[in-house]
Amino acid sequence: MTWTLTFSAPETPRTSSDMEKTVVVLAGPTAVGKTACGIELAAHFKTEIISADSRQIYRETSIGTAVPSPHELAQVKHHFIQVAPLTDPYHASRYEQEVLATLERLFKSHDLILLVGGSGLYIDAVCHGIDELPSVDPQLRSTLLDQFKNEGLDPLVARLKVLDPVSYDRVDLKNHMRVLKALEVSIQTGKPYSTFLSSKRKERPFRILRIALDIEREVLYDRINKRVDQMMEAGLLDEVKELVPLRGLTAMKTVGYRELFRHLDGEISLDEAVDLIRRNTRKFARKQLTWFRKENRYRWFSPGQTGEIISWIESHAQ
RNA sequence: GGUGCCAUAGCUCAGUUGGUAGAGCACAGGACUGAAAAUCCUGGUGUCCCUGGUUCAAUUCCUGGUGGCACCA
Repeated sequence: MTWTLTFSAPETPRTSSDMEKTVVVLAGPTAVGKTACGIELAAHFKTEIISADSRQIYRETSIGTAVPSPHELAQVKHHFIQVAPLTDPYHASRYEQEVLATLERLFKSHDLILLVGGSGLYIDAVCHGIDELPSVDPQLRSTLLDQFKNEGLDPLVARLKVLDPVSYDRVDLKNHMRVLKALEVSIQTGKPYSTFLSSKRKERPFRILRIALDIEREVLYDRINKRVDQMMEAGLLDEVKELVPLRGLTAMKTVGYRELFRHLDGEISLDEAVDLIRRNTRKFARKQLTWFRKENRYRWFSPGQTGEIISWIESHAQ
């Protein structure tokens, strides 16, 4: 135990600022139990939690995004929960910058901070950065989007080949979002999109420990199904009704909202919508697991292993 | 009870002029640089209901069952 060292050497007190700072990432698929585990860890390490969830960050949604309960939020200080309005869309780069600023502030009083959530891209943006890109005129994007809808992807791909041959070779040309992104930046700036990308990972002034939670698939799906039922009982349909005026926003493509919008349109029954929410949540969980499995960067635990997780953190964060 | 139709993947169904089969969804895996709970790619997982018959060969044709649906009594 290294903790005793700190206390047994009073003549050379180590202040917080001497210690190496550590960010402990706690990731995992939706409904696996990250929130509860994170709170236990935060209580043990007497620290705070930065949420790494691209949807809990929005203010107007709570039931469908499964934000921590008021009781949970009262136990441990959480950051980046319900801080931005839906009309002010968030993105990974902004998240990176704001979290880094928050970390700098929190490290003045803590040696270890928890980053808890399931948004892989947001986590990686904090851990090794995401390139800064020039902002694009929304008008340009919608023009390109219209062209995509009317003429398909081929003309856009052809244009990309001319404007940015490097991206043409690298980008997934079947994925319209990737093509549109590369194209809109290239058009907007007059410089190829690829010139804005560096493949370098940014160095961070803190240590990063990555932990991911997983459980048996069947158990996970069971938890997902039950949570969807709980959301419906908690009034998800009413929450969605309130958000109808904002349904065009990207953030409203979230699982749980888009299915209920379809139901409100009369397109599908409520039962069908709820069934679709369960199915799409399962799919989402699988996709998250794919992200976290990548490159073996995570140390995996099951959500009940709090004691083992604490020991592992202590032995690696010294 | 009679007549007709149906029975193929976990589900809904297509198909095989007789040579053991394929779509969507589900499920599984992967990608991911300012929409990331988004978007995109890959993979069929099977006593073709059972039993006899015809045939070199039957999931396919025929007989008889069983189950379901519809109509008539």
